[in-house]
Amino acid sequence: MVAASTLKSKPNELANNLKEKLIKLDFFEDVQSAGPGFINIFLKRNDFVSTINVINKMRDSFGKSKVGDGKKVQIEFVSANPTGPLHVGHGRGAAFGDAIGRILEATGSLVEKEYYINDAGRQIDILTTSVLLRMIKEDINNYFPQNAYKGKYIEDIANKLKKDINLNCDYESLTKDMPKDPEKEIDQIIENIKDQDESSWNQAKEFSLAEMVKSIKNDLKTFNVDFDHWFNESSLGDVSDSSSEISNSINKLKSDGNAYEKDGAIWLNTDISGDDKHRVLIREDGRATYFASDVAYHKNKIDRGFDKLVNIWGADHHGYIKRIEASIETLGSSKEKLIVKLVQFANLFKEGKKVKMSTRSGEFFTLKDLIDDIGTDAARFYYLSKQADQHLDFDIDLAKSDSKENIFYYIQYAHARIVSLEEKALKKNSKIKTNINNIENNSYKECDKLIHEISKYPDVVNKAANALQPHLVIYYLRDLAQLFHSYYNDNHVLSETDQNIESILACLLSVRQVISNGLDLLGISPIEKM
RNA sequence: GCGCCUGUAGCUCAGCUGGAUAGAGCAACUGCCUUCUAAGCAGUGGGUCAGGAGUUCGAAUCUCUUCAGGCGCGCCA
Repeated sequence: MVAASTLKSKPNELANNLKEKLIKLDFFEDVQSAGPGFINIFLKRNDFVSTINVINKMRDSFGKSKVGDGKKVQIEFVSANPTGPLHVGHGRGAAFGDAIGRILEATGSLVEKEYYINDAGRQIDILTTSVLLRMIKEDINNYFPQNAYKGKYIEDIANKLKKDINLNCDYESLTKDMPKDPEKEIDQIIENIKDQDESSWNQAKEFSLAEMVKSIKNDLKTFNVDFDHWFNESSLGDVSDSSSEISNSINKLKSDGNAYEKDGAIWLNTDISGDDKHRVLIREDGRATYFASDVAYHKNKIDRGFDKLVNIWGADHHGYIKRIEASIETLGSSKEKLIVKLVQFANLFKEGKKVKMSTRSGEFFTLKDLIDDIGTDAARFYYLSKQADQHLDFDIDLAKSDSKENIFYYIQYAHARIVSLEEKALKKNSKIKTNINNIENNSYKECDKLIHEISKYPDVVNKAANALQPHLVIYYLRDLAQLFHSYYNDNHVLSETDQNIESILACLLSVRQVISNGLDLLGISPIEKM
């Protein structure tokens, strides 16, 4: 059909001509032209069925490939500020990044998963302040600075810290004569504590940060997400240190003429990426912006020699892409190396109602809450069930329900049924093996649809890798499970002859293998018994 | 105002590097458990693929445009 216009011929005439030639080849059973110019090729039954043997021999490696060509790919994801527990929004990024990592690895890339810890800057100061204030003030209902964190986790850290330090300040003196602006208020309190008891401040800061990172690591571990590398923003150093990485990046940009001084600040010229305006790297008051750290961080990543950098960001950061691309280009690399995947927010629904997220008050549904409620595997599954750059309505009740609507269990059920069938077959006759005995047998031909479907699997994995879309695997597994359940209902395997059972089992075990392999790409364990 | 994402069956969503009669689940209706797990299966009804224009042999898919919804546009992070 593609050739039709260049050959100035009608697609279906071309198809007919081609068909006559193809049919003469002896490795095809039959060739038919159809519709507006399609050519349907029928494989010889022997070759078609032999897919099963391939799968049962390859096992875990069926579907894996080397198309990634050993390219070094770094995936940076989650990277949530260590100022509070991971919430359900982070969960989506975590599930997505981890699945992308698994899929790229399966297709032959060398993957490194990294978490960027924002352990420098004002956010951590606010965390420290919140902990210290909480430590010296029991009752936070009457008055507590608006911008301080108030969650239970702050109280927990404060209680632990109490054993080690004795803050040499009192609450009233720290918070008297406060500016009305909540931003300025919290900054003032930070200054006050530093002035009054610097050593406690430093100790509290280190401790609070360590506690938060520990809790984040724990949550991610529970969520079956492993990072290869944790990168501290603080390791990039400070602009006050002229030999730090952050200073080096900025100096290079300046000496190349890509950064300049204006209104007392240092700006990056971002014209190259078509960004709206130039961006500030160093503020008027001499402090670096968050962006400056990010520029140095991306330079660091590039210097580490990755072929591809995949950044997984919340969709609200999309306006940030162009300025990072500009920094990569102006630092002498290619923005083509950077792939930013945006993850839209997930709305949680429970009992038909949207679960409210109130970060300010500290009352929110955390990732840990979700895992405790529905389990790691179901949570990962539903996070991945929709394209990442689209809004996700996450229905908690559905994820727990025992109906067909719950695709997670629908797929797992297929897997469990096959496991159980194999057990029963072996109980019936312990000598049962998996051999393809008679492929022309009618009861065996019922398996054809299944064989056809599992033979598509490697292609699905490649597509998911190219598009960075794990959800393709989910929809494929659902279709495969559906075909299996249908087969299972229509055919009573164990009443067949032993010889037929061996053949059928060979097919069904390869179906089981594909389900298991597919789930593995998503970081989900198959269920053996339900 | 500018940028990004989205609009497909009553509902939740697949399909989008153009290709055969647009698919699945739920909901509605009808059947299937003395036999391997009914968390299952089979069937019926349900569509101007938001509207319009264009490119093409061919458009849900590409381009333009209108409408509707979400998000982002700091010397915040």
